[in-house]
Amino acid sequence: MDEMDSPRDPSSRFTWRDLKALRDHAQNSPLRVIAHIDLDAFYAQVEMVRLLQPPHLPLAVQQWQGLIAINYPARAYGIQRHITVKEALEKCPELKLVHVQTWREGDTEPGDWEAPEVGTHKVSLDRYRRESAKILGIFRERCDRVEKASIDESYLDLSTLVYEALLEQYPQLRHPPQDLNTPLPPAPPTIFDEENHGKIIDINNSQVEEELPSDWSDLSLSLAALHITSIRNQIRTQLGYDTSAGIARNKMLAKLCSSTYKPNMQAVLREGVEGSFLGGFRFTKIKNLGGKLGAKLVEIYKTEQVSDLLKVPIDDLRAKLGPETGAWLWQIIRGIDNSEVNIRTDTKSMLSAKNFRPCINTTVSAHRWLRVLAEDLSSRLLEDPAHRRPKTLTLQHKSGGGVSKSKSMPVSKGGELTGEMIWGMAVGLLRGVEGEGRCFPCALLAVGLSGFEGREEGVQGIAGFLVKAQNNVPRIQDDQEREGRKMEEGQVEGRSLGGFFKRRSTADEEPTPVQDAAPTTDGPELEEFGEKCERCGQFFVDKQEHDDYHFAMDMVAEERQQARTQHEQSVGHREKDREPAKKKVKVEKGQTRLSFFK
DNA sequence: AGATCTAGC
DNA sequence: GGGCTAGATCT
Repeated sequence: MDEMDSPRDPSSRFTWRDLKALRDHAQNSPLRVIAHIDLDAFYAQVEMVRLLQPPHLPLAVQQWQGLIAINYPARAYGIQRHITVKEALEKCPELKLVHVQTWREGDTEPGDWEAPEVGTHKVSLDRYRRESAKILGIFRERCDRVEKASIDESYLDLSTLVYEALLEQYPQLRHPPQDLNTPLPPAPPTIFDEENHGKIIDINNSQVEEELPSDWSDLSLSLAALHITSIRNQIRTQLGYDTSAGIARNKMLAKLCSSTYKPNMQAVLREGVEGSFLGGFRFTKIKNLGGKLGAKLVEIYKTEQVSDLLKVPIDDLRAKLGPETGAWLWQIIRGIDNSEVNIRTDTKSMLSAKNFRPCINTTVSAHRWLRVLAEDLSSRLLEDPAHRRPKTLTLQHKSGGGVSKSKSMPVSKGGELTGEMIWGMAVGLLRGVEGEGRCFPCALLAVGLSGFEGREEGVQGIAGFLVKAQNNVPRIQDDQEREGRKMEEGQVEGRSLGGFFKRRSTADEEPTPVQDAAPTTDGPELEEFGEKCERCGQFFVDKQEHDDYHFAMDMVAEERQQARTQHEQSVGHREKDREPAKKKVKVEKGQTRLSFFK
């Protein structure tokens, strides 16, 4: 067994406090349950369903002469991402090829052109965005904490749902003791079976179909797995799409799990085997380590294996990568990832882009293409379910030599943002580019809209803003990284980095800023007729609601303090920045929460 | 806030 | 590689 993984003591691993943390989907809850769901070869599946292609037939989605999605039957012929259409047909003559939709100048909607020309058409991914939105709709229906990670991937935080299911099935959990540090009662046995739960990743990565020495972590994972099975079945029957999913204690592990048994399968990572599971991976498979940061690590430590990095002391990592990145890495390779599921299913920006091969050379031609991009954006804007309006419009330009420039401007308030208006702004920004240097030959033009707000904005409210400080971790440091950041020296691992692997949380643990924000007066609990708050002396009935009240008050206080500091520093800062505090708190309070003590 | 960069699908 | 999306960082 890997040294990271400690044996279980089934009798007392989790406390009532851990159960409460589960209810609150607290980031450091040892029972937290996160799922990552991924659509298998998404674009290919969309075309298979649309064209009623039998699932066993090889199909690929084509964009110009390249392939952007290949279904699993086609992969069996050795067809991969990077190869050309010609090469693919050599490997599999019966391969069904579907070109993505394209726009032509003057079109009011993208069309299905079998052989569009790169010189006159522009790709449209609308069809996949629309299907993606339907899938997100189902996720939202079945879970209130969904993060859209990309067009074909989402994270679901199932913690609160699992908590509710646990209470439903095990009524003894409804009666917490005075002291929340008391261990939970022994957990009934969990039986995993592949049919209902998917593959179980256990010690040695073996699949288990027998009774396990189980505890509440198994039970919570098992309930989550059942729910994910059901959600995936709904996607299958209502929309026709296969998915893969991973269920684990955090986002990083869930994502690694979801890809281990693709396609059309889900995997559950049992608690306590994270170390041996992760040790077998190349760290370049871990999110944020697939790019330059990962390459830098390979260069420094001459290895790609997670298991090798586990031997490196934290101080060494921090010295070589910077204090924050080093500490983050130390945790992440040990399976510790407290990053939260950001509740977001709407996009925050949209971009319409066109690469020119060969380059375009005239202003007239650039203007005509900008018109196409503008119409694309305005039609996508119309489909926005919340009819949101962007704050900023950006023009991106790349010269034939490969030099990129971007210009942006605020979008004025008002009525509908038409294609013509977008076009007008883009043309104006292009003039700006022309003013600063030659703009032709031009290799790329793109128009982007960003700064969308509404719906989800504020649902997360203050909580999200608080979390930020501790979550922006990985970053590649420049050689000339300044000295000025010594504040966080020695601070990060000061609080228990090992908390995740502790068998239970202890009272003396330094709380993270997040937990800090929600005051937990865990004193004497319960009883039907209210009780006195130690903090303010008021009587309350609903403890959560009262906690929220304090939370809100604390936030307002903090907000005021911040505003004061800001005011001292810079003179002309806007008064209204303080205003949203109240609003956000209101929304936060308005969220439905299950009472723990009822 | 605008510009640029990193990372991912 | 092309067409995206999100987020961080520097100014």
